[in-house]
Amino acid sequence: MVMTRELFPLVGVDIALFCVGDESLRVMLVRRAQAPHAKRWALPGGILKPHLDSSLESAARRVLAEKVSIELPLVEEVRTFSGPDRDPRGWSVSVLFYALLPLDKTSAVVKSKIEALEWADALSTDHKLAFDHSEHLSCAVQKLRAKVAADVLPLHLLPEKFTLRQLQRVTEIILGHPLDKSSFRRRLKESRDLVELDEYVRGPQRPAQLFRASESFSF
Amino acid sequence: MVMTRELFPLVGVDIALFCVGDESLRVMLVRRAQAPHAKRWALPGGILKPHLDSSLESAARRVLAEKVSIELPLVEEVRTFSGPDRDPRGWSVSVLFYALLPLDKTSAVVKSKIEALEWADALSTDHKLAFDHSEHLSCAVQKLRAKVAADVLPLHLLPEKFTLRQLQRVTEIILGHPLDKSSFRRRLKESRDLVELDEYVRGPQRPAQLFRASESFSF
DNA sequence: AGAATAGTGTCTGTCAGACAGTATCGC
DNA sequence: GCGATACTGTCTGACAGACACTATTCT
Repeated sequence: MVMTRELFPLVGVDIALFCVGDESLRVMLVRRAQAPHAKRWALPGGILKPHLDSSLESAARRVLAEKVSIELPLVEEVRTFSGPDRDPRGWSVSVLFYALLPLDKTSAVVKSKIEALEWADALSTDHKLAFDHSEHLSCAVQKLRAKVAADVLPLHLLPEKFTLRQLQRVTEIILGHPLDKSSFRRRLKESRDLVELDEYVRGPQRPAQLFRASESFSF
Repeated sequence: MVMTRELFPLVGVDIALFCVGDESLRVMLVRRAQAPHAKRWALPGGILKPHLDSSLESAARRVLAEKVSIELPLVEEVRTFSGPDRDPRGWSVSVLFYALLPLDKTSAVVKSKIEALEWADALSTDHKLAFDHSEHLSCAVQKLRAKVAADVLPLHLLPEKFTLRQLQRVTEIILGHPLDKSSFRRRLKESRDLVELDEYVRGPQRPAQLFRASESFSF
């Protein structure tokens, strides 16, 4: 069925799925199989299906379920993009979400045979993505950074148990600049978002104490 | 034309238009003339018209133009609300915006004969608005407060020239708590969002210096 | 002992709230 | 002068960065 967009806009969702790997912030890109913009890299996304979705966020989760086999802890709206020209099919609305994939769940990524997939450096600025997805990406990064800087911690990007050093590294990678160890620990100990565990990781040096997010924590 | 919402959701915008008056933060409410929810109070809103609107924000500005005869300096997205049940007409998406009406422009409000209009106290919690607009309103207030607290100033709610005392009152009204005069002035003088003028308002006491927003200011 | 990383203590500058004090108007 | 409001100066406590220091493991 073909329908002009004169009465109803196309409504879809796009997702910036972040993870941290290889000492950098990474975002999932997919190579589009179909027109429009076939063969170009884009953020994963899809059209809203009213008979399947109970909200835009659940549409985003449905789209993500095709890429990642676990339920993601955090899927949050960034903003909308809209207009008659951003999609060649006509007047369209895209609601952008971001989501976080914990470090130890990267094996949950579904390898598709029909679609190429890549974890691109989210902070490098020279992607030329399909549609207006380059702008989508920079908005999502900005929102993520604002959240992290506003003293909320990117715990969803870590495994359930982690050391303060790991948390600090992830925070530094997202913000793009180094943090002082002492002040970082001070803030964290006071924040009550963390619970100390009586467990330690052993390594070739002094063991590090493990922590987990407190029950009340919500990013 | 009647169409089920099985393929295309209804897409609309709603706006929380704020102003400050009578020592409180006020929001514009309209009494709905038509079903659904006829005769109930709601935020002003309307359906997206792809042939008229070049984006969701311009749809919001079009809706506002029916209520206020001036172009508003700030119209900004808050978030979306969506789902099959929030509007009895079927699956729908509402994109919420907020906008600010300067104090000295309240005369620009268009008095409609077919529609009742009210400036309600935005912080009182006992509105029972149509649809999910009560939740819309609290989200919009929260976003406005976050902006104002994050040291950005609600200059758009003031006339072009104003005294620091006026700015402080408006900020206090929005945040809901008093601020220290000295620290407030200190912040402001350093912020470079303000320009001092060589003008003073005379009254029954010491004259107060006038300020205006600097060119580079953007809320 | 030495290397390596975990974790602590302390100094210091910045900044915001509190609040008292000074300035300038009308009457 | 007095009341009222505009505006300033100073004290103080909270906090964050800098950085040196101690602690605990493995080899």
